[in-house]
Amino acid sequence: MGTKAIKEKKSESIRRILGAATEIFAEVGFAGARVDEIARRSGVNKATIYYHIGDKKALYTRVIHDVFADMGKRIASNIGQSQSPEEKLKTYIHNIAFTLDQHPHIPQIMLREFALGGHHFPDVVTEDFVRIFGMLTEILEEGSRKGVFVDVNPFILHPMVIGPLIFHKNLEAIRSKLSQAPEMLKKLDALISNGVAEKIENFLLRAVKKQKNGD
Amino acid sequence: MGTKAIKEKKSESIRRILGAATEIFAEVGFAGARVDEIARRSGVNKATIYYHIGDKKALYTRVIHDVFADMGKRIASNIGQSQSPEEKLKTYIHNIAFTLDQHPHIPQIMLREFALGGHHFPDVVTEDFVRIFGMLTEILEEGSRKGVFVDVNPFILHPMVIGPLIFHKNLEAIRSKLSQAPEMLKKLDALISNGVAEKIENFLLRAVKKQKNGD
Amino acid sequence: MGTKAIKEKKSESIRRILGAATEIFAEVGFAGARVDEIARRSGVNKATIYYHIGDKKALYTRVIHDVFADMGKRIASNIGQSQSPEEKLKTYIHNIAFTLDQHPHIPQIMLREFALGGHHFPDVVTEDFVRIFGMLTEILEEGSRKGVFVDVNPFILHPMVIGPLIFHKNLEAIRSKLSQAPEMLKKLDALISNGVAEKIENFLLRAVKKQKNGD
Amino acid sequence: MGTKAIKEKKSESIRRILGAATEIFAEVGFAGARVDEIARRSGVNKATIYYHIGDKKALYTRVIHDVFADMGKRIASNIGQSQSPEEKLKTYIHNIAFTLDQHPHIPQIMLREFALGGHHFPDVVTEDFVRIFGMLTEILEEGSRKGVFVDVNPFILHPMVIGPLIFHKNLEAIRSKLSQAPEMLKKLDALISNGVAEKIENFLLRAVKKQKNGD
DNA sequence: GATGAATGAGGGTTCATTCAT
DNA sequence: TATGAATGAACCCTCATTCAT
Repeated sequence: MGTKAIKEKKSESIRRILGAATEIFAEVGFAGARVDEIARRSGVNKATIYYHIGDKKALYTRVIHDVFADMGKRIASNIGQSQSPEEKLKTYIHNIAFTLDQHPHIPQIMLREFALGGHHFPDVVTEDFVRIFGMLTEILEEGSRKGVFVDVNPFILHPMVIGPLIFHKNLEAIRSKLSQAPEMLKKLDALISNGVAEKIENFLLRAVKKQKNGD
Repeated sequence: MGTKAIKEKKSESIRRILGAATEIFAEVGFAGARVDEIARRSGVNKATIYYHIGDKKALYTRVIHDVFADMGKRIASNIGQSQSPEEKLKTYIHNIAFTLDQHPHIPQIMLREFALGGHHFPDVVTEDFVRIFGMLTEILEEGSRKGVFVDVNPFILHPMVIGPLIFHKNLEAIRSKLSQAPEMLKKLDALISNGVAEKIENFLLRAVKKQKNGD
Repeated sequence: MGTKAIKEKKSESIRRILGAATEIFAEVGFAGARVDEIARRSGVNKATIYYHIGDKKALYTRVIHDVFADMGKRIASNIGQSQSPEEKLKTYIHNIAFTLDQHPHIPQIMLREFALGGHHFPDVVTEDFVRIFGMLTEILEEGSRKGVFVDVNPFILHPMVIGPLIFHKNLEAIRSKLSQAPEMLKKLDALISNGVAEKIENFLLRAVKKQKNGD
Repeated sequence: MGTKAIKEKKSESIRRILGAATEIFAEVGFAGARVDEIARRSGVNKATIYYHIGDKKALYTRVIHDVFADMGKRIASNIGQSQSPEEKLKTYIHNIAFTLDQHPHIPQIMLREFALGGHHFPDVVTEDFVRIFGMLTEILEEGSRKGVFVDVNPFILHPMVIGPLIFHKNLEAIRSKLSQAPEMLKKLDALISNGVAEKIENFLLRAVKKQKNGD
């Protein structure tokens, strides 16, 4: 029991470290993040981070992998329950949207990582990414084979899914700079209030689905 | 003419500084960039950067604003020569693609900036952005009014334009990590070789255009 | 005791930093002081200074306040044991002389601070100064009330106390430049060998004390 | 004529440089002064300072020597017109007070130089100082020989003259920090409004003059 | 498991000075 | 006479990391 209590306590530290790290990496990126600040916001001593997790790079890996691995598993399991390619594509988009919603700081990290061309990405995270991305590839191929989708390159479609999702997460920050453009503000607010995922789904399916009259 | 030669020579340093800075900010981001490295790659003394331009932040602003202002002007002028909303949307996409092509390091910087929610963005750059974005908004509204476009929120469409463009620019870096997924490599290479802009245009127009039978 | 030993050891670094800093600020002033040099002379790493104390300004404040606060307390306590205003004035002068003697680098710092009009002086040090100065004011007023002192403005008397004390501390440096003036050298050496504090006391008391025949 | 005009113009630059330099050295000392700032306040290009005067050290020397040489000449000439030692001492004090009044930034520079033990003092300025100081020495000796002064060491008396004068010049800066000590403020203002030089003279003469009844 | 102290290696910025014009 | 441009050398400060306890 004593052991358990200690373990609980340990996990508590780790949880707090990871929480603070996720926030900060999202806010300022890997290079901009300060281990001191992560320690401060965690409420733990800086050395404790090194004790439990390792150096800054390891901490970063841990933060991202935790989310990506989870997202990959969820998509895989949910897609299995869908039937048509159309359903599966919707599931794909929905699950990514859901994960980004659950982990509100991850979109920024992902975005930044793409911007860096995977500089900091450790192999384990690249594997996560390839796994997820591979599922989209399969969905599109199946749709194409079955004659319900036009041919679409997944490297074009994927950023069209995550682009608006991530963009949407960052709109709040941009909003404050739009005061002189009320017309745009209105559109922005219309988007924020309603579900973005559905909008993206509908929009992309219009482009992906083969239209009746040949096309 | 002598005066002009002098002037040219005078701004040579500035040009080299901005060139090196653009590259490096793209490669490693604002926080990751080292002023020392920018000086080294410019071939000028570090203090010369401060003499001509100012501190790191000012240098960053300058680099981005130079490109954005140019992109904004080009789009505005070219759109004026287009007739139908459909043409205008194509022009919009094409001009962004062209600018990103001319300044191969900017996509990463833009991407990162969205990731930061405009943290480093000075007002002058936000204004550039709002101007460009405003043009898309008008195109979509005009198309909607004329009954040729379905209603689309520009905050969804815009990232669908730049997302794949930027993603595409960064694929080279990801490519090296895809050795275990030959299927995906093939798709990727298919995309790299052909024009992406056209693919994006065609794809998005399928979704935007009102289909004959009502829709 | 173990704890105490640890504590002692802990503050060893701080003590060395403050010692070196006091010396160097005295030698070359705030602007002339180099944090690197303070670290070198302390035998600690430069970063240790920032860890324990803070930036250069904070270090300066700490150095001065430590001495001034101590001087203020000593004067207050010793004056309490004196009876006549004359005794108290002597005590005042003596205690300042003693403190400057104990902290041989402070006179220069004080002098420089007056020269800067308190530019670098943080409020906490100004308060120390006002406290000390206030004691002189009271002494003079009491003497005046009791009819043993003529009216003297403390803002004139105070610099007459510290002026020669500080000047005296700096004579060593001037000495080397007086080789062409042997007459002056003799006077100077006469002063250095004997107690200055007494000389100042006697001299100033001659001026302050009311002379028998009215005056 | 052309030459003259040019010369006038040159002198103008030099005058402005020296003026700005004097102010700035007084405000922040030698180490704290910035050549850039001196150029800015002079309204001349930085390189012009080097062209006309030389490096920072030379500029400092020039600023101080200009004043000290002048002060030395004035005292020497005026003392020659005084008769008694008492008169001469008054003249000495008055002339120093006058010079400090004419050059309101010099007191701070002098003060700082004493604090540095003459670190930056070039020989030419030390000679100025020795000359001035020598005159005081002679006055005191003459007074002693003639039986009108008690024996006083000039190294004690001199700082008692300049101490209050310089202190007085800096009171304005201290004043703002005395708001909680109204009693002291009153004394301070009493001093500022009236002539300090006379107060110092009267006070010091009380101490220096031999009193009738032996003493 | 946890931490206060310490530090080597830079990081951004400033500054006195020089030089071509 | 005057100056814009350029720079080497520091300078203050920060940061990721380690270690004794």
